Amino acid sequence: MYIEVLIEIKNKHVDKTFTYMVPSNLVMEIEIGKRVLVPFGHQTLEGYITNILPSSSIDSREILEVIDSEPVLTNEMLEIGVFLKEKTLSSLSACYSVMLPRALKAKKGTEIKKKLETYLVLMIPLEAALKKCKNESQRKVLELFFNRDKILKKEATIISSSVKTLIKNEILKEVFEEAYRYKIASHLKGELKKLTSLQQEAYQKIYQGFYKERVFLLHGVTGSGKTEIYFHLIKDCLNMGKSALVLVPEISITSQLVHRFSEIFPENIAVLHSNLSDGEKYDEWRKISRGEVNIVIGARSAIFAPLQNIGIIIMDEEHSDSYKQESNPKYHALDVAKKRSEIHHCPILLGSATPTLSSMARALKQVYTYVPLLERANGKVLPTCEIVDMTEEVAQRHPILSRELECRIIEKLNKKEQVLLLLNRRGHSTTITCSNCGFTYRCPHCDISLTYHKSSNTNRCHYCGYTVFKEETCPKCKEDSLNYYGLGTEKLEDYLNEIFPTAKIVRMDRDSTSNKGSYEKIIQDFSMHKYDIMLGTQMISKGLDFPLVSLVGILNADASLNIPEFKSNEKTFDLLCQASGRAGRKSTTGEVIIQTFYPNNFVLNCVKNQDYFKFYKFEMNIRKTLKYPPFYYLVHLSIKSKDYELAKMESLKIKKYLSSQIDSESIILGPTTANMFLVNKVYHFEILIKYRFDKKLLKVLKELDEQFLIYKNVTLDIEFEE
DNA sequence: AGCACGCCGACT
DNA sequence: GTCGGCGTGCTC
Repeated sequence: MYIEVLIEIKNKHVDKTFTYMVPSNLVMEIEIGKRVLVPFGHQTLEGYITNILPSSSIDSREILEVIDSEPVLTNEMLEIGVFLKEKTLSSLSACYSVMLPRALKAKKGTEIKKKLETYLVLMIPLEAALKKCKNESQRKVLELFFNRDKILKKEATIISSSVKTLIKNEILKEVFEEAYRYKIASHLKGELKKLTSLQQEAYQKIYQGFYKERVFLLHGVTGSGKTEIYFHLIKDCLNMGKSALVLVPEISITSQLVHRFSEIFPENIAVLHSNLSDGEKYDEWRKISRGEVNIVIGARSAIFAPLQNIGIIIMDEEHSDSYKQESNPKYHALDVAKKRSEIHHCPILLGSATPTLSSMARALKQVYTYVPLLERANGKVLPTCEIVDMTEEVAQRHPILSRELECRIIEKLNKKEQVLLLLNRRGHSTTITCSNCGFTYRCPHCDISLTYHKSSNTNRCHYCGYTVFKEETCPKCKEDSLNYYGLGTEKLEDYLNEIFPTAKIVRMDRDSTSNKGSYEKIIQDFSMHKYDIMLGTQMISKGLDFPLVSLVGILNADASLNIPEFKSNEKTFDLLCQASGRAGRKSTTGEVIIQTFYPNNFVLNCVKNQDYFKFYKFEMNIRKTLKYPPFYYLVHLSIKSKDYELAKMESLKIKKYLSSQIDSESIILGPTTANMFLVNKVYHFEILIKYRFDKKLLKVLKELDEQFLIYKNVTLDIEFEE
């Protein structure tokens, strides 16, 4: 017997199967999707069995070992792997690798094992055992067995010497069973709430789509109770004997949502997200794989959960960019969801308050089914929103907090309510310049100026992490005239402490949450009102539910508008709407204040009026004129090299080649220097292709990709966007 | 990915 | 003369 094996090396050079011979003693264990240990060149490596062959003409070596007792890749996953490879142009082995928990990947040093729990069981009937034992503490151990046939050994540790004797006398014996590490902390029991009539209507619409491969777009404003609808649909799924796959953005999955799910569906849930340890993830994965749970809730990669018989796939906060993986394979969870929905004949439910333009366009074209839910469930009105012109404020010497925002904060503090302040920039000062000689601190590896971080007293590069200690004098002219301009979260924190000395203030950004668990701690402390004001980067804008927050301030709304990217308007609209949604979740009416230097900006005014469709129409017009998605598909080619000239030359060559090969209707832009032109001493060039229908394109890109495997000093990265 | 093979420069 | 730099190529 021969098998084809895909070696677990993510490099594209080895992205093909190799044929091995199976020694007769291992033949019985062979199954497609299991991992095997094979000799490969001078090393021993792991690989996946992808095919079984009765004979082979290739001179092959023997496999050494079959690793798994059950396949780790189901037929469905094998199929999805091939699909992903085509879709993302990455290696097949990288595609399979992204689907499995780390514990199942080739071990480097630390092996992640299954946890075993030790139980004690009786070897003779309980009555007989009690008769045999006169010793008081031994009897105590035996009494633990009333109404139970096994107990955890841990339970009997206080009397461990007696346990030892009982084992020695062959009355008890130890058995080892696999245990799962992760436990959801909540013990509360929750009930399904009755749906409001509006929710009921939305629910009915989606309910009718069961068993169909249909995509539903649930457009629900913040506080409209999308989650309740999810619960009801999941319940239906379970009643039909099917399972449900729920995806949420990485950030919102922590505690709050998981608890709500576990209250309603105890026992049935597996959770997959980055806060779990590798061991815990492995355990959750095994629960799913064995069919012990029928609800999976997790972040992006949970879309690969080996769940059987899926009845619905839900993607909450559909617009979130955390559904796109930034490293290879650069997949979008929605693409995988669509593939799985085809396989399982089940619907996909996309939920969002601010759907992506692509999704909304599809919904309006009836490619998706549009399900509106545009009122808040508790009858609460949406927060009021005000735009403040900062030009005026700067003139009045209020460059950080406008007078308006400052007044409102004081007002809320007096009323013992909470305030959220959004500032999308880490650090203390964003530019450090010498007023004597004009020197500016820049990163020696990247094309960017350094940001001053007061807490560590360093100047840091936000691209590559380059760090130097702060200097007192200018390194160029040695004068003591360094000035620190620009506003970051650290400086804002200092400023707030200064003007609101009695308020308790907490900062949340990547720097203040780098320790494990610190993010959760800040959230928890804030929701227990241990702080009055929370300030932070976009981290604080997503999915959090703080009943006491009645004011949200957005300090530099312009920053995200000015990012040179075609999605900057859409991203700004999302960010600001999400942030606004944090205001007035419960009892009080929420207020939002947006500070900007462009008070007439169209996007900001759409946010102010909470008018999604006005924004949608406006932005769709721009996209149409400028030929961007959803009217055109995009391909980004990025050409990177440490050698500037080489990167430039190759970029030009690629452009020439593309122009000659692909459809003349498609548009090729560039090569230009990329947004982040120089990162870590590597130069980046970019070519952008806009296309609608291009039969030749994929083939041409594949060829290019293969050609660039040979090059050593230049790399080509291809990324699709729609 | 790793590891050998192979072809050039700086040494005991 | 040899040691070792890492560019190139192969692994069923």
